[in-house]
Amino acid sequence: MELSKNFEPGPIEEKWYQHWLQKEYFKSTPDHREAYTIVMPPPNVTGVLHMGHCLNNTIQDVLIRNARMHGKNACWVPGTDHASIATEAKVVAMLRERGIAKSSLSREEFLAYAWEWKEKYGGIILQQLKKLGCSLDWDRTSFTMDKDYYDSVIKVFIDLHQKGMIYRGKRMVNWDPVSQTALSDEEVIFKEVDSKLYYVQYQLAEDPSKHITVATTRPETILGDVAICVNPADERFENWVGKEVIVPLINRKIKVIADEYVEADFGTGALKITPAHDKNDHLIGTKHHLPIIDTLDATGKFTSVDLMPEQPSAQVLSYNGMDRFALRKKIVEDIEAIGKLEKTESYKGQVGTSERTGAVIESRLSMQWFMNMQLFMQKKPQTLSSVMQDEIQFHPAKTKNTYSHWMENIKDWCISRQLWWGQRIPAWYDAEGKCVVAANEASAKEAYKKEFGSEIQTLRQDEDCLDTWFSSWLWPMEVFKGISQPNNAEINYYYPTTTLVTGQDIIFFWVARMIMAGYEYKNDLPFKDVYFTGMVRDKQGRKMSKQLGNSPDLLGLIEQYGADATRFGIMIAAPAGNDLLFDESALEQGRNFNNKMWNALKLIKMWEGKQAPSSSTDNQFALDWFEQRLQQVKSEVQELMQQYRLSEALKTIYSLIWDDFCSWYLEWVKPGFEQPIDPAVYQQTISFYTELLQLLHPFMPFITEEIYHLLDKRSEDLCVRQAQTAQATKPAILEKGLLLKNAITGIRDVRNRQQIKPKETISLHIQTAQSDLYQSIESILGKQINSSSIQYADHSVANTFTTVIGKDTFYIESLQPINATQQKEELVKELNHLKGFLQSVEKKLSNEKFVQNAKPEVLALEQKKQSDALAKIQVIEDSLASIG
RNA sequence: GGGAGCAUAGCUCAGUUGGUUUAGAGCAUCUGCCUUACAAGCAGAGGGUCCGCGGUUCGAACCCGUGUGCUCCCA
Repeated sequence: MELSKNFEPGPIEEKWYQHWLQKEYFKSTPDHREAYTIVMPPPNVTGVLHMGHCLNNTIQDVLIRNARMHGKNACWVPGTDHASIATEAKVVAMLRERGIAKSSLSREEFLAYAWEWKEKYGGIILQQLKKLGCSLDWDRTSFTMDKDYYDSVIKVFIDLHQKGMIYRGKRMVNWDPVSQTALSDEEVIFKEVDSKLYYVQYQLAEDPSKHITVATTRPETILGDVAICVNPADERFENWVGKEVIVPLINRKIKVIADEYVEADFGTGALKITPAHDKNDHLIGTKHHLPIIDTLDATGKFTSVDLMPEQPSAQVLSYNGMDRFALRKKIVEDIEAIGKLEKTESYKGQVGTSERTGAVIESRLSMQWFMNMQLFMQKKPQTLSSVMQDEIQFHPAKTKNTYSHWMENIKDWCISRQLWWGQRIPAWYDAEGKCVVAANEASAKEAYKKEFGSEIQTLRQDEDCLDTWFSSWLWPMEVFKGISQPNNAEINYYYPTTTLVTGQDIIFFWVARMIMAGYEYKNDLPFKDVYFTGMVRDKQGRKMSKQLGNSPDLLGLIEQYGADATRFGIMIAAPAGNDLLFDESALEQGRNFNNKMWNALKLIKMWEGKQAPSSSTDNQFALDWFEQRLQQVKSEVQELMQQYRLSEALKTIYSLIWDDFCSWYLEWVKPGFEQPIDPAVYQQTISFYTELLQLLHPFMPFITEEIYHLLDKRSEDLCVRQAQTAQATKPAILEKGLLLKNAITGIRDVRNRQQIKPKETISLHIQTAQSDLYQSIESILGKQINSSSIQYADHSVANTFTTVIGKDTFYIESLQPINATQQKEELVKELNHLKGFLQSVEKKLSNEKFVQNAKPEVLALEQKKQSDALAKIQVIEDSLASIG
């Protein structure tokens, strides 16, 4: 069989993925084994794969494949999220392009378009995950708007409403005037913007010659002013509190009030209070029983509806329908025209924007549905305590702080959204606005009768739908039908799931709420471990974004480097919870690693037809040593996997394959040119390589499966091959391996420094007290340093290069002329280093307090350091003396 | 304004309750090699005031305080 020069990933990936699917390796059904369950954080149904998904899903696949190879019943559930805001925004944009306005459509018509869109683009992302090699149980693919899922969300809403944890109320919400919906605090992004601070004068009602100046960034809300507030301790305004001032343009008389909320240092120390348009103003307004005057409509345009009782002037009425930003300009002009604008300053302020539409958020009073979080937390304190007491383990642990801080300051969750794409709120109203909550119209009518005592003919259902997170918080349960069919066999087997892998940015949106739902509906935690990934950033540490164009095309990368190399590149640089700085050179490293393994395969295949038994035991040490290294690394890797230190586990395997296996082991057992290999060594090498492939498989599934099958005839696939537990190691062999490596490296260093040509052989003389140790590794040593002979000496050898390794001295005989001065310099340098080291050790040992206080093993170690250093100094001094 | 986190080689990061040879790895760099598996490679090397200052301790990259810089979350 002819193997290509380099590894070619493309066709192999397709071949193996289809094979695994056909063998149903990814399929899971409950059985006697322990379940290892991961539910995939469902991506937006119309989303495309980006670097964040790549990181996230590669990690999950590594965990799932590792579990599958360790006797677990591995179940990884795929799915998508209907993502109400994002998807509806996309559909609205699509319709707009076709010249259709959402407002011209009925709810049913709009939803028909939305489903059409979902069928067309939904699930592309799941297909892309196959390219990455993700071993998902595709038969379990779920969608948060599947029939059962939808009904479960409604069921939960009704249930929580009955339990008194969901209520309806007028609240200050973050209003997005573009998508005309309320947003949760978490969906609002604060941005620093350059704005202006306008200094506006309010005349004193009783004496128009006096005025108070207010600094505001939002003059367009001035017509909604109901008070001026100052700090009670502010002496400047002592005489003003309780008096009336006049709001410019509208000439409304309002009171000056005092509240500690106002900071005397900011602006002029006087704050205008507009309860309809600012959260804090609303708080103060409520506290001081002030009226609320709303001057902006749902689209952010001026409306005089609330002003009508005051009979506004023609000027004020002319503002009607003006957009908030145009209005700001106009009002500033008009205030200036009446001489009430004192000055304007530029100001850097924070402004909230919508995560989805980018629009500047308005604080707005509106009727919304809320979940009472304080009440919930009183009922299910486990939501917090399970995390703090590590029943649910967060990785990295520092994320616990973030979690507890949020949970302890939890605010009510606004769960209604002014959207159509999503679960429609099961609330029904009569003409007067009286409300009942029920699953459908018929039961709503029944409920109405029960509650209000009269029959009703027509009820109108709430137009709004539920926050997306109000459906995804049920994800770990409802993918197993845990809500729609409680206590079915699957939910009881797979739940609690084992591990959740997700981004830190949705710890509150999603992780916290799944924990809540878990305790409420299953009385159990939803997962045992949470692995938080960081954000994927570019090389310069910038967030990846469409605007910056720094987000690489993932499928292009897979095409270019292969899925395995892509997985390698992202995993090698991804410590838990830290941001990942994506650098394409890591993928190159992954591709090079593929080639390295491919070439190791080629070497071993060359031996296939060239074998002859040998009586020589020259290779015995290489076999013994690599066996030990393998066992050692195997247990290290399992340890690291258990601690979720995946990138370190990969690094460890990488170095075992590249350095220990390829650079040391294969070179040690490689026969000379045209020489046959011993069949036992050949077989052992295949067995070693097989184990290495098995270790690496979770990280790089395609190439490992391919090489595994090329290496030998196999009756099973690597994908489901069960791992053997690591055996205890023999330290003596590992130590001897270290000695051998050090000797080889040390002598090669001398060859390099002395410019001894690679092809030129040398003669080696070893002066050592442990010559029997060297004899068993002599043939490997000789081969690796290209020596023609190795002898043992009990004294220095003239006309040689001298180097000291460990406690042994090596004399290297070659054709190169000897430079005694240079040799001396090098030895002296080494000697000085050792003497410095010895000094620091002796300083410790001569310290009485150290000797008294240090643990015995620490003391013994220091004493060993001392004697070792002394012995080595002696050896170097002898060598120096012999050079003369 | 409130809270959290981070700072170790040119870059990305390890460093497990303070003691493991006067700090480790990968990448990058430099030197020498087209050695019959691999130049996408091999062999070897150099490179650090562990952010500054102060403290605790026999002993600090690690603990405490403080300053500086960066990041994130919440107002």
